[in-house]
Amino acid sequence: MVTSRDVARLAGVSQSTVSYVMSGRRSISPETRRRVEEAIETLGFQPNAGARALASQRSQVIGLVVPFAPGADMTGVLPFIETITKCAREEDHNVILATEDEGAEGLTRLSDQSLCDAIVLMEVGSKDPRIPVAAGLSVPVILIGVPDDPEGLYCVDLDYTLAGRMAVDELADSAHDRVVLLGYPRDVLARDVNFVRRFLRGAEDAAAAHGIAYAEVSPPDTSRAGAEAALDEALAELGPDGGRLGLVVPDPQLIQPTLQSLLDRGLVPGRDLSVIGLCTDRTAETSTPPVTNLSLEPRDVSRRAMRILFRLLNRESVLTTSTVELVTPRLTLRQTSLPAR
Amino acid sequence: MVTSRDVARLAGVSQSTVSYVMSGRRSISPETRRRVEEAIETLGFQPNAGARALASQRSQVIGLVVPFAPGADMTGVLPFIETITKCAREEDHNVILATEDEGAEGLTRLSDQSLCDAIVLMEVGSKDPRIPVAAGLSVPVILIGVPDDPEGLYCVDLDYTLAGRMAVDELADSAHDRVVLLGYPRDVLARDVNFVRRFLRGAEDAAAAHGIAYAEVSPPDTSRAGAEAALDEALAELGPDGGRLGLVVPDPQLIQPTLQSLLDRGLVPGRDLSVIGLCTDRTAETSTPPVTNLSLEPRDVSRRAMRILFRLLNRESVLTTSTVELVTPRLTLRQTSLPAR
DNA sequence: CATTGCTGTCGATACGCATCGACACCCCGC
DNA sequence: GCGGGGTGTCGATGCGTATCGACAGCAATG
Repeated sequence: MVTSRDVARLAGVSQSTVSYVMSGRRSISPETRRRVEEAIETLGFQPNAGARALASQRSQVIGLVVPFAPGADMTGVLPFIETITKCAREEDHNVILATEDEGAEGLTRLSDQSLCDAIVLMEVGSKDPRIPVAAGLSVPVILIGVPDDPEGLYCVDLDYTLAGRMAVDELADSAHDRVVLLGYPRDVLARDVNFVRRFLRGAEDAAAAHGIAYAEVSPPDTSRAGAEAALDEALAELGPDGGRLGLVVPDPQLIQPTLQSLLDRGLVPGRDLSVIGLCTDRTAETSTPPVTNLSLEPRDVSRRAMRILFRLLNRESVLTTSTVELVTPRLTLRQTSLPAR
Repeated sequence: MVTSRDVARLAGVSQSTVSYVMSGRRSISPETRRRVEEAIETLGFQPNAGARALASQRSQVIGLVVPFAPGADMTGVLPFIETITKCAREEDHNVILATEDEGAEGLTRLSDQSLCDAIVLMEVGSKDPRIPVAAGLSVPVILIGVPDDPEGLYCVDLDYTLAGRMAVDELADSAHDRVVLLGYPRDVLARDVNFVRRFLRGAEDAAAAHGIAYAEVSPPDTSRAGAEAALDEALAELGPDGGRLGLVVPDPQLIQPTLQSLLDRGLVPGRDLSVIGLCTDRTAETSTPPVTNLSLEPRDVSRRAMRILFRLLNRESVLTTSTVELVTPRLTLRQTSLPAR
């Protein structure tokens, strides 16, 4: 292993000078800097992460707690991981992974072992038991998702209330006269995730405001059978009469099964009714047919979270008035929207 | 921060004794052990990762290099990350993430900074420039994927050759008389990933062995338009005559677009022709319609990789005769297979 | 009873880096 | 020519843990 001592010897300076060259915390003469940098280059010196962390009390690592729950939406998580990792690297930090199933202990472990300088906590539940723990850690924690009581923790999330409203607004504005929300499956509801309630609230409010016929159904699970069942229920509830029907599907995993169930019944999205999904653009583009969607903006959400995080780490002021930062979803019309009348 | 010194003081022993209680590397009297463990519990002591790494030359961290390339298959990657992370935790290790776009430098960084004790490298290309670098690192590297020249590195991967063979075998055995391989898109081909060639080879060989009509087409990209174009080409090539056609689609991202293109043409998979996909079971279950598939077995592959990795770390003998370990894909018949005749 | 071998504990040290205080040196102004 | 304020470098120290050698106490052995 090449140490800063080796570099110092080759450059003919002391070890501390090498350290100061690298950190820039003291002024160094151009000549010395050149020699040291040359030595670093020659030897391929890389500072030992453990020693650096021990001496500086900074690990240069971000802890990322990801939901690997069985029911979790696989596709949706990866863009978060990707963006967070890349943002971290831009600030010369690394990302260490923890899984959700470690629960609150995982958080204290990351913090107390000084494994990381800050933690990003994904998919926070309404009354997530990890929240009080997170609030008491010695490292800052950024939440992706908004719990009922953020306890002063910084949160970033999609504005799900707005998303619900936008979905219904769009349908109402394009002359639909009834809306069915094919909601989240029961196991997701059981997990009591905050965004579910926020989305439903937004949709309900908008429907009320427009005075449009509105119903909610929730499938037993995300399988095709589940979608079928929910659809049966939805259509039965509203009756088979004509008129323009809009279906709102907030669970990304339900979109494809729902589209297929509709096609199986001879109902063509975009011809016989409208379907609006809440999913990443990628999912929307590759569904069959491509579904009109409100984007989940995982990259934007992640980037904002990381921006706050690094401000906290650098002791800069965090410029938000509130501790909760919401990202506006983006509506993209695709093939599943009825043409304007 | 609570240190092992604090624990020692509370338990009335020396710091080194605390260390020995935790590591078990020397015998400790039951009474002392009890007192120390009690003190640890009381104070909630967690050993400082940096200090531990510095002193022991072991970071207890596994480096994971993930492909976040723009064209990469998002859905496919997550099960690997998940399984690898969980396996690591079972052995009391953490996982640090590096992105593919850091290239070979990312590898040396992980290794030379002593950020991790071993590296898992995903989605290795045929002549991956990272391979020679990996072979020279001071930490063991496990490859997921098989390069042309593994240079003595351990590799784990799905047996793609066998997968190609199994796909064609299945079609031949179920009385199909022509097979079209709707191959990987051109950008994937351009990346020259080893598994692509292996799969094609297996399929070709099997087709030759069965004496079955066989053709390969490759779409410009994974969009629906791309699938359409490839399908046009495929059907044109083979002519529209009757008989039982089998379509093999090895790229998970092309499966859904292909199925949709077929349906658009009035060709129903499972009625008018067979489709076999190469994808995770999850993808197969949720496609429309559910596609007969050969599984990619990401969990199995990951687990085997981690087993080898920890054997290397523990200096146990690695019980494989070869440095390459291949996992057998599993065939599951679903709705896209023609009924037996 | 002396000797040997074990068991359990301790003190000291090293790991590689960041940082603090010290200080030699130079340039400026008087 | 002398004092003063920078500037650039160095040596020493500490971060928290693992590990090595030393050794006291004890049981078994002859």
